[in-house]
Amino acid sequence: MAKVIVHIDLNAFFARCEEIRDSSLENKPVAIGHDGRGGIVSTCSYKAREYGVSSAMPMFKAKELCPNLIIKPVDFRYYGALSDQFKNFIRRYTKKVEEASIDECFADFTDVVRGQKDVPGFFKKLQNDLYKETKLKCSIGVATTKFLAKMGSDYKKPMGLTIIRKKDIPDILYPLKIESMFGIGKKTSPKLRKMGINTIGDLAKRCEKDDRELMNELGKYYYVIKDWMSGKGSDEIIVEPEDPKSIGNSTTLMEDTMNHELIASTFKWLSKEVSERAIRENKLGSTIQIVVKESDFKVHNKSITFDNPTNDADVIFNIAMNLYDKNFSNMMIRLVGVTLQNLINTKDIAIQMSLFDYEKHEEQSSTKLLINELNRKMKKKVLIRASEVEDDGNK
DNA sequence: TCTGGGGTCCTAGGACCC
DNA sequence: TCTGGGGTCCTAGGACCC
Repeated sequence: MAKVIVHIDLNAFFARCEEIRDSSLENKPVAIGHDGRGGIVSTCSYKAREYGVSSAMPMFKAKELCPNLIIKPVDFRYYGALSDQFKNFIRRYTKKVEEASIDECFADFTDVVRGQKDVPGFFKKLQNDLYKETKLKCSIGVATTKFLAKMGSDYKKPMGLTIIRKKDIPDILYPLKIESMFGIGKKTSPKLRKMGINTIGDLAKRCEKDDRELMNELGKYYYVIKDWMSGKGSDEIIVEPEDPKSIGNSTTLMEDTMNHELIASTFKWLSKEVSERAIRENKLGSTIQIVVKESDFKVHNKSITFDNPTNDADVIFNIAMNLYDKNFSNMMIRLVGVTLQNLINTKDIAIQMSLFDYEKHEEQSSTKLLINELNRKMKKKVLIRASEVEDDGNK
C-alpha cells in the first residue's frame, strides 16, 4: 500500500523570519547574510529576487543588482525558535515527522488523509492554518516517495501545493530543466547537457535504456535516480535525528595570509569551538581533519586517524597545527577549518577501553595516550623516510 | 570587498592482512 | 620464483544540499 509522503518547505525562511520580527520589511528587498569580506546571500525575500538577487550570491553583487537592498545578519537562534514552532505544528497531525533541515521536513500523512474526500483542500487548509498561526509561508509536495514529495514542494513557490502521483510524473516532472532535479548540481548538469540531456524527461528516457554513458557519469547514484524517476524511491520517514558523523568549524580569514601566528590563533579558537561542541554532544573523535582554501579557491584536506578518540581542545589544536605546518605553511591561505570525525559516544569509550588493554593504560589520560600514539605514527613516518634516503644512498 | 559554513556521501588508490 | 584476489581501513578530493 502506497504511503502519503509530504514534504513541507518554508518559503524564503530566514527572510520571512525577519519580516515577522519587523513587519516594515514586508514587500521590501531583504537579504540575510554577512555583509563583509566573503559574505554571501543566505536567503532573500521574493522582492529581492525580482532584482536578480539569489541565494549563494556574493553580497557585493547582490548590492550591485539591488542598491536599496536591506541586509540583515543571520540570527540562527531566532530562526531556530520559529523552526520549532513549524515542526511542532506539523507534529499535531502526525508524529511521523523527519526534520530535513531548519526550514523543511518530511512527514507521513498516510493515516491522516485516509478517508479524506478532498485531499488538496485538506493540505491547503493546513497551509493556511500554519500561516495564520505562525505567519510562516510554506510550499507543500504530496506524493508516494520522499523524492517526489520534495520535487512537489519545489514545483510552486510560495504557498504552493503540488500533488504528484506516479502517473503525474511525465506531466509534471519531465518538462522541467535538468538543473531543477534534486541531486543534480552545478557540476553534473553541464555534463548532462553536453550529453543531450536538457530536461528531467530526457534523463528519464536515458535511464529506461540503461544508457552506458549515463551510468558511467552518475556511478552508483544512477540506480538511485532511476528508482526515483520511476516512483520507486524511499518513503521512509526517519523520526529520530541521527547522530552527527562529524563536528567541524571553519572560517574565512580577514585577508589571505601566510602569517603563522594568525593562522595558529585561528586554528586555536576553531579547535576550541569544535571541542566544546563535541563535549556538549558527548562525542569523541579519532580522526582530525583540517581544510585550507588557497587564495585561488583551491581546497585541500589533510587528516590523521589515531587509536584513542579525543575531544580535548589542546589535542585537536596541536594535531591541526601539525598537519598545517607539514603541508600548507608556504601557501597563501583564504580559509582554514578543523573537523573531528570518526565519532563515538563518550559512554562507549569505556567499553572500548576494556576490550583494549585497559590495565596497562589506566593511569594515563586519554590525552597522553593520544600523544603517545601520534608520536609512534610520526616516528614510523620518519623511519620510512630515513630508509628511503638510505636506499638512494646505496644506489 | 570576488565567490560562507554547516554537513553527508561517494570514489579511487594504497597499505595491509589472509 | 612468479603471481592471485577479497576485504577493510585510511586518505584526499569532489559533488551535493541547505
